[in-house]
Order: sequence, then structure tokens, then C-alpha cells
Amino acid sequence: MQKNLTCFAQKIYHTLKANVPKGKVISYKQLAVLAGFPKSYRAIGNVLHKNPFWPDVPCHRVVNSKGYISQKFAYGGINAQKRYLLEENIKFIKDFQVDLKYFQND
DNA sequence: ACAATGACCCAGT
DNA sequence: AACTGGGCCATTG
Repeated sequence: MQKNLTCFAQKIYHTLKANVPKGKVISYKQLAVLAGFPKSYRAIGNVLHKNPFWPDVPCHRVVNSKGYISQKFAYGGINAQKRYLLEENIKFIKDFQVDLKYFQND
């Protein structure tokens, strides 16, 4: 059982789970906007790193603005994150960059 | 309350 | 996967 989460973190986790279905990815910044914290993308990286709701909250579907996956993924490393995305039919245009067309744009 | 930290972003080079 | 520097924000010690 984890410590009490901040309201901020709860909104982030909820928004991620509710807006990014399997087969889609989203950038930290887009997630920030959807959650109502357009300027807090930096802090989102932190709360996702602590993510206590794995795999309920699909934090592996969150990539940076260029489409690159995190190099410090907390559940097996960058290689594991790439594997999870491949299993969801997400295509990679580079070794660690997902195809931007899978972004949750509208 | 202050300073440091981190799975970020953007513009300039 | 180009690199660097500066800016942003919430969390932690």
C-alpha cells in the first residue's frame, strides 16, 4: 500500500487511464493538457515514475514530445517498455521512437 | 521554508 | 535518437 497520493497525481493517473486506450500513445505534454495542468508536464514525469497503479495505469504508453520512450522506465527498463508497446501493435520508426501517428491527437 | 531532483519541452547552435 | 542551455512544475529531504 502506497502513501497518500496528491490530488495532482490522482488526476494524472485517471486522465491517462481514461484517455489513452490500448494501441495509442501520448506525450507528457498532451497528457498534462488533458488533465488540466498544461504547464505541469515536468511533474508528470515524476508521478509516473512513482506509478503505484501498474499496470492499471498504462504509463508505458507515455512518451516524450519527439515520440521517444523513456530510458529509465521503472518496470524493466527501456527495452521492456518497447516490448509492451510492440505487443499493442505500436510501430517504431526508430530503435526507441514510436510512430507519431499513434499519438492521441484528437 | 529552501534547495535539489526528475520517465520533460523548446529554441538556438 | 544531435547537443546544450534555460525554463517549468510538483515532490522530496
